[in-house]
Amino acid sequence: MPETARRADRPGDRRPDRRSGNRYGNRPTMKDVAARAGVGLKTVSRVVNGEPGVTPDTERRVQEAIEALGFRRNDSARVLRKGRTASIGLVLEDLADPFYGPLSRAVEEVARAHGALLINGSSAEDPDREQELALALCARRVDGLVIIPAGDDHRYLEPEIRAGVATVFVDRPAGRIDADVVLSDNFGGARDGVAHLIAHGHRRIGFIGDMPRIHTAAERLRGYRAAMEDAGIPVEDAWMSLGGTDPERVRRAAEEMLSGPDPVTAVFTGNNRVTVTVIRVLAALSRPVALVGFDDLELADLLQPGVTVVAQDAAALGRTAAERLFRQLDGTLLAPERIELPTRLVQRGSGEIPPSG
Amino acid sequence: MPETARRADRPGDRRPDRRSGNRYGNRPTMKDVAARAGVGLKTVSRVVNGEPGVTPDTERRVQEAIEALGFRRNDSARVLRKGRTASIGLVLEDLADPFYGPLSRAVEEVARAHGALLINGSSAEDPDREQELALALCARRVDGLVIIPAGDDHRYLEPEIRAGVATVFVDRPAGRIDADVVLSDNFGGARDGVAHLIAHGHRRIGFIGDMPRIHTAAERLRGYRAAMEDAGIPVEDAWMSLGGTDPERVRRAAEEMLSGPDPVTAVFTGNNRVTVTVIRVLAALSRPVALVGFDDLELADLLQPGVTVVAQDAAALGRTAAERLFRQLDGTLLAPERIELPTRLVQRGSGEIPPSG
DNA sequence: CGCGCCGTTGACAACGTTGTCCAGGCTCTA
DNA sequence: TAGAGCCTGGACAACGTTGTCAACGGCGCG
Repeated sequence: MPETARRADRPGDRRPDRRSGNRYGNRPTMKDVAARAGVGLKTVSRVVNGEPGVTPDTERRVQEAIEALGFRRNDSARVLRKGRTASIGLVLEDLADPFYGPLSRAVEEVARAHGALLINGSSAEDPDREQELALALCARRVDGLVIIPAGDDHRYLEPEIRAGVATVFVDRPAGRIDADVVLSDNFGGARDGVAHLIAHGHRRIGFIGDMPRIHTAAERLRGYRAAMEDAGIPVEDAWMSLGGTDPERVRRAAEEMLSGPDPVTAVFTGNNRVTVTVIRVLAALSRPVALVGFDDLELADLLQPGVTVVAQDAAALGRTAAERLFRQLDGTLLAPERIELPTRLVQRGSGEIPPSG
Repeated sequence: MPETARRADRPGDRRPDRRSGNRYGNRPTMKDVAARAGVGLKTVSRVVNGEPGVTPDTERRVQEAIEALGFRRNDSARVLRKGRTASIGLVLEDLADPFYGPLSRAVEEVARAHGALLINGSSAEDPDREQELALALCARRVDGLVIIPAGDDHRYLEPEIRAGVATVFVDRPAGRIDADVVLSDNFGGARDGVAHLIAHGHRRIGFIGDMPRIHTAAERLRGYRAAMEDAGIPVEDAWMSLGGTDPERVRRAAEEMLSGPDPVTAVFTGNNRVTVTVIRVLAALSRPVALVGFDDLELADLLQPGVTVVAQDAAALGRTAAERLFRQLDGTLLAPERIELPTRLVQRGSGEIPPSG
């Protein structure tokens, strides 16, 4: 009974819940490897971690035992002992949103360069779920958090940050705490986009965006207003829709501002989802209406006309945030900062259509 | 220097590796909470885990102490004790690929329903990196793995599977081990797509796909060949390009098969990235060429003409795989199985163009 | 030849939690 | 009022790893 004894000789272990589900009992541990190799526990640890001070011969014996048993170090125990987990958490709004794909990928890339794994979850734009997720990640003792916030009060993170969890907010600022933030220049981008329409002769310009409680949406609205004011154009309430991205809602809003006696001649859309819906509405229209959208779209250049957009660099947002996070962990970083990345106006046709009215 | 103090006030800090980075030494533990509340350690544990057998009064005292200290349970220790981590790993090819967004989202959704977190990483289509990632996840003792394989030999997972790590492969089958697999009907989908072109009168049909070492690519190629053979059309080598998704390469391939004395009159593209590039090539062409692509695209219906595609349901793939994984963990599941999900032909115009030659 | 040093190795405690088990005080019943 | 049983609470070991420290043997040097 060489290794079957391994489990049999445990004392009174009446209802071993933890064993159920594991067909072959538990995994081998360093102790098992040590026994098999005829060495001490610590020697196995040294071999596994590539620490110096082990004879080539001993090392070989240990390696063989590891191989034979299929041993794999238990990182949970390691973390418990060492304090660092070499993993970071990413809380975002929706993994399936094409805007967040490149962003998470960039975060992952940086994490990988620092030897860390990425744990992520979607908040679905729900503040409670954001908090639940962020705290669950803290309970796992991630070394740091990258958060695309859904809520606007992050005081719940204060104990965590004090305890040393590096924290960076992306895309939207933190609420009621002082923390690193990486943003796009939402205000400036929107202002430039709207100014572009004005420069092409438009005065009656609609704005369809997300709910202003979302920071990016509010900033873009502010940019719209600023551009209009700079041009001395009074904005009419009927030109603005701020009710979220639900396609049906957006469709109605667009149709309304495009009908009536005095329709808008151009539309500025506040994010990619709104843009997609509005493109559909405009495609069904007989007269040409100018369009500039915030966020780029994959096939925007192939549509007729191509869609002019204010593009933000999602990958750069993620990369910048993650790099900042690791600088916090290095101790290289001092005060929290707010970093704003520029946007880029990409002219493709739809934004250069003159007023038709 | 208000915030520089943030790091400065660390006490005698000789070489306590694990403490560095944490401003207040370590976090409070249950022991600290117990001391502050004037109760035993286990009582705190009971409160934290909502176990019965604690007086409301005691519970309140403990809760206050938890609040005051900002205590958060250390899940690493918990995992060490309990054996299950309530987290699953997802190894995919590229988080930024729009195909994998909905897939990971679906996996996450199912994980969440089972109270588990998702850890994920991209293999970048590199078998070594896939293995490295999968094993790192196993070292963290994830309860299960969902893998979109890059390599074709997964024997390295055998010890892990024996040790009880639930494993499901998605999108592509496992290599050299017997495991659960969830796939799209790549062969049938491609065959139907090509048959659709044939039904519209085409005989000279090009195929541009990814490298055949990738299972999905090989299957789609097989579908193309089958449809052609069913129709009694001999396939010419010049009609096929199997060299990967690099845009420049795809562009050249498309241009070649569309020029010459006997050009193809229709193209079947093997995945979304190829499709996008080919759309660009066709848009620059004067004569109409039919196109059917594998994988749907976000704005496919708005292009002129709309792009006919063989759509697969990425979310369903992810959901099915994750559900199967949790059934493995329940112990409900017995033998590994291969599940194939149907694809759907979406007619939008480009696939219904008749031959122009 | 003896001393000290170095390189190798292992024993042991600790990380923070949970499962087991027992103690003490209470209520309930005969 | 005594005994049985229940409820609450705490002491202790264990999970698998790593840091500390000490022991051991061999070697060089005085």
